[in-house]
Amino acid sequence: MYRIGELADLCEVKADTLRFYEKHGLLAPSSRTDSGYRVYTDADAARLRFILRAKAVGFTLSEISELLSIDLDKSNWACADVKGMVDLKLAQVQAKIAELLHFQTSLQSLSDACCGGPRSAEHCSILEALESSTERVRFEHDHGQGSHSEHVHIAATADKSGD
Amino acid sequence: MYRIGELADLCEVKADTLRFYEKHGLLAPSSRTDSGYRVYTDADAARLRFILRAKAVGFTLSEISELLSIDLDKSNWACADVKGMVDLKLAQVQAKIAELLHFQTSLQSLSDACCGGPRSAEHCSILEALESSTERVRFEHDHGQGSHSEHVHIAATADKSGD
DNA sequence: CTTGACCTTGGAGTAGGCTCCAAGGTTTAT
DNA sequence: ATAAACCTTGGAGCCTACTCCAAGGTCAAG
Repeated sequence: MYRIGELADLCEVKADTLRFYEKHGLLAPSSRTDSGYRVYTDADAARLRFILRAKAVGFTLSEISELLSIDLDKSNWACADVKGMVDLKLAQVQAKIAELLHFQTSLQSLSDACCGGPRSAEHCSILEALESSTERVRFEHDHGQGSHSEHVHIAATADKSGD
Repeated sequence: MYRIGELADLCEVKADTLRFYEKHGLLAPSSRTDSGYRVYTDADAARLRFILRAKAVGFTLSEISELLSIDLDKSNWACADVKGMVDLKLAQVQAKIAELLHFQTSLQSLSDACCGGPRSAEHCSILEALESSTERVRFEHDHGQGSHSEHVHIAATADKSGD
C-alpha cells in the first residue's frame, strides 16, 4: 500500500502525474483512507509500470488507455489486434524518423556550406539558402579548389502525408 | 501585390496561417487597402518563402523569428551565429532521431515476438512484455547480445537530456 | 441589386502531457 | 502543541502551430 508520493517516488514520476493519469482514466487508486488520501496497491503499481513501459516505446496516453483495456479483457482480443497497434505505432515512428532524417540532411548541408567564421553574415550561405534555395550559394571566403556546385537546396515541400 | 488568399494559394498555405504568422510577428503585409484588406508585396512573399524553407528544415516559428531578424540585420551578426543556430537545431534533431530509433527498436522487438494471429491475446507476448518485461529494465539500455526470442526487453529511456 | 466569393476581427478549440498554484486538511515527529 | 511534510481539490498555464467559427464588411459579375 502506497500513498501517492510513495508510489510516485517508487516509479520516478511526480504525484501530479499520477493525479493526471487518474483524471484521464489511466490509473485510479484502489481505495482511499478515511481522510481521502489515495491508497495504491501493488496491482496499481504494476499498472503504472505498464503505462510507463508503453510510454517508453512511444505510445501516447490514449493509446495506452486502449492497451490497458485490452489487457484487462484479453480473451476478447486477438494477438492480431495488439500487434496491429504496435505495427501502426511502428509505422508512425518510422514516418517521423524519415521526416527528421530529412531535416538532418538539410541542416547538415546548410552547416557544411557555412564557414562559421566571425565575419559578418552578409554573405552567409545559410541565410542565402533560406532566402532563396534555388539561388546559388556564394562563397566569399571560397578558397575551394574543385569545390563545385555549392548549392544548398532545401526541399521546401510541406509534405504532410495523411495523418 | 497579393491579397491574403492569393498569397496563401501561391505558397500552399491557408489564409488563416498567414494571419497566424502576422499575429506572431513573422510576416505582416506591407499595406492594407482602404477597406482593410491585407496587401502583400513580392518582398512579403519572399519572406513567407523564407519562413516555409526554415520550417522545412525543422526550425520552430520562434527560431524562424530569430533567423528573420538576423536576416534583416546581417551585418551585425557573424556566420558563426547563424551556423550555431543550425548546429544546435541539428543536435536537437539528432537527439530526437535517437529517441525515435529506440522506440523503433523496441516496437520492432515487440512486433517480432508476437504471433499476430487471430487467437486470443491471453498469452500475447506484447502484453506480457508490457506487464512485466522488467524487474530489471529500469533505465537500462540494450547492451545485451542475448536477444532471445521470447523475452522482450523494453529499454525505458526516460532520457530527456538537456532541454 | 443580389448573389457569392472574398475579406475583416476576436476568440475558442485541438492535441499531448504534464506542471504548478492556492487554500485548505492530515499525519508525524519533536 | 506546533511545525514540517504530506495530502486534498479545482483550475489555470505552458508549448506548438495551427484551424475553425461567427458575425459582419467588400467587391465583381450578371
